[in-house]
Amino acid sequence: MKVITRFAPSPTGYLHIGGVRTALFNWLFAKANNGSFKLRIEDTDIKRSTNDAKEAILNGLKWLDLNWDEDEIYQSERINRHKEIGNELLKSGHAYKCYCSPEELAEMRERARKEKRAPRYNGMWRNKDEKEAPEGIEPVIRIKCPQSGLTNINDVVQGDISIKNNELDDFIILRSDGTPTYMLSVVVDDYDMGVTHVIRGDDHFTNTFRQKQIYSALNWDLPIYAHIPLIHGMDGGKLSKRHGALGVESYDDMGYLQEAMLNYLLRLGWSYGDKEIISREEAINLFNLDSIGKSSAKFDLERLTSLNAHYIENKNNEELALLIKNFYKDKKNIEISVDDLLLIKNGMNGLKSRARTINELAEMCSFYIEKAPISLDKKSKKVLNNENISLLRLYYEQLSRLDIWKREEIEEDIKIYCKNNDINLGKLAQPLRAAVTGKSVSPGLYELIEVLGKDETLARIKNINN
RNA sequence: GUCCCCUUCGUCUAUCGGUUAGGACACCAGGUUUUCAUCCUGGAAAGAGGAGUUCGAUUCUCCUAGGGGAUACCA
Repeated sequence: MKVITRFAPSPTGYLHIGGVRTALFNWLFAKANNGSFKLRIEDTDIKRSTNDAKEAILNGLKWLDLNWDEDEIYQSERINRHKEIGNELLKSGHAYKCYCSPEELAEMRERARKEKRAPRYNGMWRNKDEKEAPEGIEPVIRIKCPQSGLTNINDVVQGDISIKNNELDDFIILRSDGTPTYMLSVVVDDYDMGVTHVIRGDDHFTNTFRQKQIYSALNWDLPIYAHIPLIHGMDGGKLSKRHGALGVESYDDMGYLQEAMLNYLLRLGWSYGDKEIISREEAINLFNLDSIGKSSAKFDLERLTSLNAHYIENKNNEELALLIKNFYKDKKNIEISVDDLLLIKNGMNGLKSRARTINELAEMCSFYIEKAPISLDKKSKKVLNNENISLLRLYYEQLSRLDIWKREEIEEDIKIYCKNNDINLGKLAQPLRAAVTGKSVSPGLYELIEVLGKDETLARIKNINN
């Protein structure tokens, strides 16, 4: 049997990391089993669904390369099919018309609460004759649920769980305006799409007992369920704006790599022994439903950031340079020249071990883009006092005579100068760094001077002298 | 209220009855280094509480507490 999984978000808000992880698990499980991964947009709540949210979902998945097979399915386009099945259930006697008003229903719930029972619909129209129907009320269609016994779900993650059927009520499958409810739509869509494994957040777990009633009434086979625990904010509560509740695209915006995001999300709730760094390809080989934990996790930005630093350091210089180019173009409206990009690429080894995000990396290499005279930050200005400027002026003479512009020679040259003049290396290196980069922290000095080239380096030092 | 689920270092997690309870992030202390970072070494840090079952419980059972989810003519 071919494995078919799906991700079924509703476009009512941004795509947060909890949703992304659900998508990732579905995608991985499909890939791991040579199956297919489908996307279904559950846009039947017309009031709350927006096109922006839909775009955000699509873009988020694309950013992470969580590609879905075939075109995405829009649930709203399948309403007639849902209605058809709903009416079929009515005809076969598995469902019935209910003429209760919202007020009656509210009253019913209130009473149940007072009597410490589950607030459920009492099934009053289950056996009533339709002739008793009140005038002018369009009925809803409710499904008949078993009133005694147990309903059992064998969930791959949650285990074998049963609830008493008297906890269930005859829930609505078609509204009074004839439109289907979520409960009906998911079941019909999952069935029609041939979904074999439903992997979703465990906020859907209790719904599953209801959905099973529809499967039974239709005599359809149940898919395999895996309800994965939810992700919470660092405070243990709901994901808040501060951590994680942001749309996934904002992590792209903050300079996080998709590799890091995927690796981070994968390890939230799933593990493979002590393995922490897991690539997409490895994940496809290793992923399984059995190793998903049952307890919820908290979103930890520090951890994501550390993973990000790791993936930046291991990414090749060409690709990083391109990301930097895009960063300047998109965020600063600066077009980096081919020559400057080459400097950045050549200086990348010194840059990338220092950055935790692409944004940091981009900021860090700004001195490669500048031309003398360059701007100086506060700390470098402080370093460049009169005494240090005279020191640089003196050293300038020696450096300008250096012919072989390689880091080893540059290092040698600087060290010899310090030795001959009986000063500490740092005494010369710090002012030099300030003059050449305009910063007090930078990649290795010899490396960056080499990359910058003789002319530009000397020009920057000379400029400080002026 | 009712039903369901969860609970190992601050965080993510390993452990399939017997371990000095392991790893990673973060943190602290050293080392390498021209700065910063990387890197290396070391350190502190956990089984929610209480009963059982067992020769032996983090692991199995129950209770309590705490947390989460579900209880819509939302999805």
